[in-house]
Amino acid sequence: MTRFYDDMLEPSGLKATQLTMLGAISISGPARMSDLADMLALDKTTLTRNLKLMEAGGLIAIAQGADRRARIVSLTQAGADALERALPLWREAQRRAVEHLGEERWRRLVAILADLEGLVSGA
Amino acid sequence: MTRFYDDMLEPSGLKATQLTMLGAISISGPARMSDLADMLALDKTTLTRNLKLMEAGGLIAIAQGADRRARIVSLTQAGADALERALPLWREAQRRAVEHLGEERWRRLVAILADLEGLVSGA
DNA sequence: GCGGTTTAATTGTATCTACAATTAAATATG
DNA sequence: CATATTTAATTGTAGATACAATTAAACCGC
Repeated sequence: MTRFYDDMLEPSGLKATQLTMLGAISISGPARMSDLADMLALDKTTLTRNLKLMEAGGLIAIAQGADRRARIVSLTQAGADALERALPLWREAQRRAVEHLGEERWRRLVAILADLEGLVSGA
Repeated sequence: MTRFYDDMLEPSGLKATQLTMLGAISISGPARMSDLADMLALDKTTLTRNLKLMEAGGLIAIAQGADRRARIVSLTQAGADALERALPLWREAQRRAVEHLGEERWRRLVAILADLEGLVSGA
């Protein structure tokens, strides 16, 4: 799936992971790293590395919070622009994936995957 | 899912990826790298790296084929033993996952994921 | 308000993954 | 047969992922 989405997103210059992160930040607004990690179900160390790359690429800005341990991640203009450019490509990928599986099975897949998130923590 | 399976397999010393590869080799018998790559739907360069680690760990042996470009991968005794030890753990993980989702949804998931393999190549 | 504990993030280390380019061997073509 | 092409695997490079250990800051109990 990731390979497929990466291929489809290629013209935008974004990877699937990056789109996911930009999308999460866009939805939540400026957010602490740990909150993003929770939101995305990723280890916080993963976030540290990935966001560092995206910061280097100018897509996001990382600032100190009032709590000086925390880092507040926000979209840059370039990040917001990249997201805008990538979204139609993402929607097209989505459309093809749904088309491939059929609406019903797609909805089932999404539901099942969401359910599986409870497996590791709830074990 | 991988995290869950890794956790469950931990007592065996195998990672989910390694179990998958040992399993594939066990089923196919000694096989060329490219054939394993096809079987597992992994890039051949991924195989090269992973199998090198497993060779270092003594789980598999890599020999020259009659075609001297090819490498023939086979289980060592240690690899076969590790597989035997890990299989019950894998089955228990499987059991819990199926239990978590319910038989019906599990079967649907497997079918859908298999179907998705056609997405990237068939795009 | 000091000292222990918890919390937020980073660093060290390691595995998994794959694309592009390369090497080496086999095969096809003239 | 000699060269060109194709095929099998490896190497260079790079992203994504996470566990264990660390650092730094905040909080809490007395």
